[in-house]
Amino acid sequence: MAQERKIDKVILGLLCHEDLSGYDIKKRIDGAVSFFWKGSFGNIYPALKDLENSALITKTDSSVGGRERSIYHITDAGRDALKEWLCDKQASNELRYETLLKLFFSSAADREVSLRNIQLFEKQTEQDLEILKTCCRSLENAQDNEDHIYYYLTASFGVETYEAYLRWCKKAKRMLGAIPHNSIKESRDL
Amino acid sequence: MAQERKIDKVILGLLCHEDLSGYDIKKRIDGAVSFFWKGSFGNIYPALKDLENSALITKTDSSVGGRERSIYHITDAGRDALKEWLCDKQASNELRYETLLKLFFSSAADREVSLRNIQLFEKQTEQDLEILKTCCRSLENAQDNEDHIYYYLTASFGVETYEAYLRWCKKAKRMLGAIPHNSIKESRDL
DNA sequence: GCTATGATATATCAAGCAGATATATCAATA
DNA sequence: TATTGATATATCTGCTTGATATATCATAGC
Repeated sequence: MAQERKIDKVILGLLCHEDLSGYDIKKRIDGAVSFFWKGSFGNIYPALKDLENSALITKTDSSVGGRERSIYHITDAGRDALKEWLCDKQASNELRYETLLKLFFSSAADREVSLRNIQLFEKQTEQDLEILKTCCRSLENAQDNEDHIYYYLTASFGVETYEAYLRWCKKAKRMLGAIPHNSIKESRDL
Repeated sequence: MAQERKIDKVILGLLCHEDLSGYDIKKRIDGAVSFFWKGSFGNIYPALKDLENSALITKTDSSVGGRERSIYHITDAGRDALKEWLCDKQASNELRYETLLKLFFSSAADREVSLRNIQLFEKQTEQDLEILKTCCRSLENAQDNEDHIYYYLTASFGVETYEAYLRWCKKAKRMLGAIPHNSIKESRDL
């Protein structure tokens, strides 16, 4: 069956506020929503074509000189489709955490390997958390705007979970480091 | 380029402990690791063929009567491949949260819709958390086993993050419910 | 004994998606 | 002038999901 392409919704959601080109859309996705959703040219451009054919968006040529450029605009039908999706109770939430996958199977390697993997994850999380916190702070002061409340809550979700990741990292390092074990090697190639 | 199929690692990791059929592997994935990784027959069976061709696993026919059944067994080369992956510093961690996507674009609908979506997410999270907590408790008492430490830490990651989700849900409900707004409708069809 | 249901088991297909790559324009900078 | 990097669209490969198809077998109810 029609597998409900999610990128359609992302595009409609973004176009709801401003007209954008495919390239702009990619930039927006890489920015604001990248920590919980990804997008690629490989699905954005085909989706734009389909959405135009379905009359959920319209295309305007905005080429300058030899530089091609198409700007897309959402239609009333597009807004309706977005709203319908928002009201649909179904929502698929998926984690794909290779760090956890590795940890789960870590008995096949040395404990130092697991510790190093957790430390790498911790470091990355710390960096991402800083970005999200900055994002949150700048949105806290502008909550009279209806949109900003939702942006703030989204970023706040990230902060809350990333802080939980860091708490877990500490606990995991303590457990793997403290408990006596015989599988450890004298490797110094960390 | 060869896009490093992750299902290969899941299969090798599972076969590291016991010989399994493709169907068994699906069951294991649906169980222990389902909260952070998915698997489907559509990629398990092709992966088993490829892994066998690469001599990372071997196949043994275990059919009973007319019922086909192939049991797979990991080879030394397979264990090496698993270990190599564990030692590889790269790890891609991805969230795909439709709940957050909807929230981000929620200004296109009524505030009651957002509140209901958060409540649905909260309910689902509460259920999943209970399962993970049970899982954690049963692993806490068996940490002399090297494997169990990793299983415990994995489940513990889930508990820590799901609890963070619930904290966020409360905060989000408070913000969306408390702040005065004019877009609310008198709809009673919740 | 017969039938329906559900678990076991393997396999295939369509569609969604990520990541890489290709091509071309243009602005800034060295 | 040449190079780099941003803008812009498009395509391709391969991984992944979800659905579907087919068949066997065990169990439970009638």
